[in-house]
Amino acid sequence: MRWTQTLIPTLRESPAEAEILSHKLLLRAGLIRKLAGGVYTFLPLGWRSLHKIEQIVREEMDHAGALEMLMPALQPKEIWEQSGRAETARDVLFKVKDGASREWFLSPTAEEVITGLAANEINSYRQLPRNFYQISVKFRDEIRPRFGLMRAKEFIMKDAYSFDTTDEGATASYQKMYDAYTRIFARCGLKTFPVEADTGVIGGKFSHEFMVPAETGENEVVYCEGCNYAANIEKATSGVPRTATREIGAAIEKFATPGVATIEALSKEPYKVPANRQIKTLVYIADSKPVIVLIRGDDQLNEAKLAGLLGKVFRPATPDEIFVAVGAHPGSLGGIGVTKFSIYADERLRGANDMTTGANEDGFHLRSVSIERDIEVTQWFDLRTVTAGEPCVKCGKPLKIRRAIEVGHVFKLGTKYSEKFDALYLDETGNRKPCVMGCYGIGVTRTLQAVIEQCNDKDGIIWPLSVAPYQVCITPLNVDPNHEAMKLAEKFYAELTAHGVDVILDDRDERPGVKFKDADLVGFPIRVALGEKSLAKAEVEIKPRGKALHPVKAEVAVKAVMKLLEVGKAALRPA
RNA sequence: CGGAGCGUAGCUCAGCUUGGUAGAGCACCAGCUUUGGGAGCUGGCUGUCGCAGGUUCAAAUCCUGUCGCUCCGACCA
Repeated sequence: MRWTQTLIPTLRESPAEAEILSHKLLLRAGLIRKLAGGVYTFLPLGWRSLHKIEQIVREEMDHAGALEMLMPALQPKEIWEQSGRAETARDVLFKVKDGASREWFLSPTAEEVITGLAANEINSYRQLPRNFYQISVKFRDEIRPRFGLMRAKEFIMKDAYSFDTTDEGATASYQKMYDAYTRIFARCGLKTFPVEADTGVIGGKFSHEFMVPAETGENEVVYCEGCNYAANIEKATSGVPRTATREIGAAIEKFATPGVATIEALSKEPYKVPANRQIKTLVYIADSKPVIVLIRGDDQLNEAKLAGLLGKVFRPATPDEIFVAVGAHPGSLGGIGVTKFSIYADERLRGANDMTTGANEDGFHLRSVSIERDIEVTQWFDLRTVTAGEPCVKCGKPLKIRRAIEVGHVFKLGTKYSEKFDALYLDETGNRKPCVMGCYGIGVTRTLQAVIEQCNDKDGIIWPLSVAPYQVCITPLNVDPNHEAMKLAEKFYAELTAHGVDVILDDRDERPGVKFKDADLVGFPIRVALGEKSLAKAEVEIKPRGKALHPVKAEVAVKAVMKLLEVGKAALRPA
């Protein structure tokens, strides 16, 4: 491609709409433009990189035995009602009406479509296992689109769905996808690491997210450097000890605490009750009923874990609702004497005694509380949020926490959807059984931005060879067709193109500084510069992006570039 | 949806407090000069000052409403 024949609208300054580096670079390098919040046009250069990522995904999915297909973006409301997700996914669904007032949803994923298809087309164990995938535009009515392609209303996702006869088969399918994902991200030049993920309301045992470490990521990941433990903070647990048991002493004692409404206030003079000797009492509304949640005073509730208990639809109770439920306002709440509502307590409180908690009477607390003696706990559960420095559950070393971008998620679904859609098969003995499913997603457009977030320097993007819009940029410093530099540039351009290299010829009549700055900004992996100075020595300059420039004799330049490409490709080959 | 901020040229922004015929730099077009890291000079093009209503002789500027964008929280590939 010739630079003057395409559209690469580079920007000298960052548009105000972009906050994080990768978003700025997407705009400055002329890869994308915004149409509306969370909705982007991919310009020729952005589209080329995106297409290369898609192709890597496609090759590895095919290699893993998955079957590419394409499902509709426009989906009838009824199938979402059948799965129950018309309600549970209500907030993210884009809804449209046709001329006959029939309601449709724009696909955010495709479990309903694929499971319905499997119900019709798969009848026998002989047809299993199968794994179907597509790479397509998805729609989610994100409450807050963010950071360019990171969280968009419209984005490209690869989604795959496996069908197996048995749980073991499903685990094997899951493992294949896990391995494929590892290869995909490695080939994209991305450093990712898998973490255990929250399975949420869907349930099931296995779920991993593939994370790209980045300060701008929206996820927090707990990890251990001593072993391989790594988990999303929504799921992570630690080996933190339970609350120390003390000598069982006095019976419960009520004492006045006028104006004290926080853990912190109670820990100070004149009460001096340490936070780890307090029981924090929270009230949520789930299914229109109050539920009480108890965690230790120095811990934070993890709402994702609570969702595993209460289902997806719950919210904190308002102060008025709390007063009606237990007879006190926040700050004086406790679980003692509560029998009408479920009480969920964090495991860390199990066996704790000599604790202090609210008296359910404004301005009063209770001390010498023994939780198992004095509170009717409905269920014990892991509800607290892990903090850095706690011992690893596996090896005991101190845990660390870092932020990360989620680019892929593999999920063992079980039979949730196959039962709802009657995706049944006949086994060898003639029995009808539900298929055991898995689902697997990769955010393709997000992956593109994650690569940029990870691969850049002060001058711009540093594309991994595999996903660069063009692998080589030829930069003649004089573009007069009769000038030696341009003649040689044309020759290299023709030869490299003939070798199957993606090459762009910067044939703009611009000053050298402009061309160099643009090539660095866009981030082509290899730049070949041809100017008077080096041509006088019959040399050209090869400069791998982000590395040192080295001159080579003009007659071996093409060979040298091909060698660099070989080495670069080998480095991206997965183990 | 709750909290915060911002909407003026393709991009970055000034002007608004104190109302009086819309500006700069970059980009773009023409010409001259220049030619190894975002050149210089001369001339030129570019705007419903987000939109609607109000106050006023007069509104980018003051008031009200509304829409959009960005950031923090809940959601997630």
